[in-house]
Amino acid sequence: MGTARYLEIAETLRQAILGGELPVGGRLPSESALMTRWGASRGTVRQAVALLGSEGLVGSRQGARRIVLSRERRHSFAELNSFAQWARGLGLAVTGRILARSRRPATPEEAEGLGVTEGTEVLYVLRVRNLDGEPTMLERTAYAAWAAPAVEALAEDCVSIMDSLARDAGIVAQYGEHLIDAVAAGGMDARLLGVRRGSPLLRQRHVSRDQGGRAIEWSDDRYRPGSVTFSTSNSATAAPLGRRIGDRAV
Amino acid sequence: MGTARYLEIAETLRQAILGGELPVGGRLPSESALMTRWGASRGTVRQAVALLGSEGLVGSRQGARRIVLSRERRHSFAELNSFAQWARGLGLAVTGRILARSRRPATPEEAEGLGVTEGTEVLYVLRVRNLDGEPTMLERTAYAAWAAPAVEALAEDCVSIMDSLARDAGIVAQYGEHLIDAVAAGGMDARLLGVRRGSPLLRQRHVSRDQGGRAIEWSDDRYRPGSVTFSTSNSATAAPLGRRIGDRAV
DNA sequence: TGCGATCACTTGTCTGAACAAGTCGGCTCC
DNA sequence: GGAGCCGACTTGTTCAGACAAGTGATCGCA
Repeated sequence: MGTARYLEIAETLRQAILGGELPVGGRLPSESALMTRWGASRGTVRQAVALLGSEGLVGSRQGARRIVLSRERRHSFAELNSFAQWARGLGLAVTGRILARSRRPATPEEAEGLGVTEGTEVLYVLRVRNLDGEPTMLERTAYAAWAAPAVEALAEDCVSIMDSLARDAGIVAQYGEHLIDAVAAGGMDARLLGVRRGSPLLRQRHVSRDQGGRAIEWSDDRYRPGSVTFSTSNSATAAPLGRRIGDRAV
Repeated sequence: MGTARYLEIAETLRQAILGGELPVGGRLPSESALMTRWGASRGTVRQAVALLGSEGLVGSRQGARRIVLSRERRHSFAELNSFAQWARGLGLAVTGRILARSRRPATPEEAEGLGVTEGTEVLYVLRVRNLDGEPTMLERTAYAAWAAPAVEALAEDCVSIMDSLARDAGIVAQYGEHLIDAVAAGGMDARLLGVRRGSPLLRQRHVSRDQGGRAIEWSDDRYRPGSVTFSTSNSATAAPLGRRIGDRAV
């Protein structure tokens, strides 16, 4: 209906791959076969398979048929930026508890992430997130001043802040940048996540931006060891992930 | 030259963004402006800006001009799969030392990563990699049997195995899948990287595949804390990164 | 002055066509 | 039986045109 043609084609192929009808290592139907089957032009078909390529599901080389690379589910953007949406997509129960919520001046790191001058007032929120009842992630978020009132208006037991902001305040995250590394659990981390001090934690620092590119939030999320793994695929023409040295941008 | 038109256009725009001529938050030239300037059709121009979009440099919404999201360098595929190529691109000195190299049956994890049955013979290589002289990464790699002879033919002090394989044996990595998490340094990890036992290490497990989708190698790389950070960008239409729970595929 | 409607501009989607370049299987020839 | 060639098939790149849909600034009206 409202969905674009190429998205329909892509979704059908995606389901065929995920469902195993198109086995990993096997070949995708040729473009002309898909054109016939869908009554679409070649451009539209290519748009569909290009999407699957960017998701890491299929690969291609000139002259040879496309091959299925993986049947791993890649999550949508919203699910990467929102822990709750991701977990819900997997059928896991998410709960959370806000431990602190206050306005205070931005730390140097928060200021840099949000792109504001140091000391600008931000709304700081500290939350523990549970997966199926078990503490899994510790989230320290700084919301930009312009978004703060909308966040403060939300209920304390709000499961997904980003969800609620989109629904109630029309603040929609559209772009994100992420930094991933490992850190040792500090005293507070250890206590709140129920692990020993010094345990390795997977840390994801990220900034979310709205459609205009304005920073909404800067967040430092720490995952309990063994609980969550990040996954990605790449191909010679698409490298979604880079490395950094220390904290220097490269 | 030999390069495609849309790649030329994309490279010019990329340089303008990286060089700061197109500031972050600013607007990209419209498609019609680019068509005029390059004498190209709209399809070609759109192919160029779509590439920048997939790199996280620009974002777009229907009706409004594209905006510059970031001036961060994203590395090419080869640099993500090859530590040496990545470091060289940054002007860092890479050295390495092979600590062990032997044929032995695949462990269950290696077998799964390579897609072979457990116990199949693989070539196991343990290496320490130094960045500017400092031990930074510990690499445990299992090469598939069909690629093993080519690896064994390489010199012991070979800086980049993947580079040499491509040049000498025609084995070129084309696709990759990566899992990223945090682990505590074991006794061997600690000794070889010069950190305390239990220090948090950033772990990247990955499999590299050739153009036909055959697995070349399965590797478990561990980075010293504070040395390297992974970075990625996403937008509403492109999510290059997913999460996993534990080791279950989701 | 404030507010809504209009309109030019911009991006999203789709079509149909053409040529280039690479792959793969089958065929012939030795 | 094996090596090499060839041709059908497939993907990569580019072009020109069309309509839909959303944005943003201007203009006019109250």
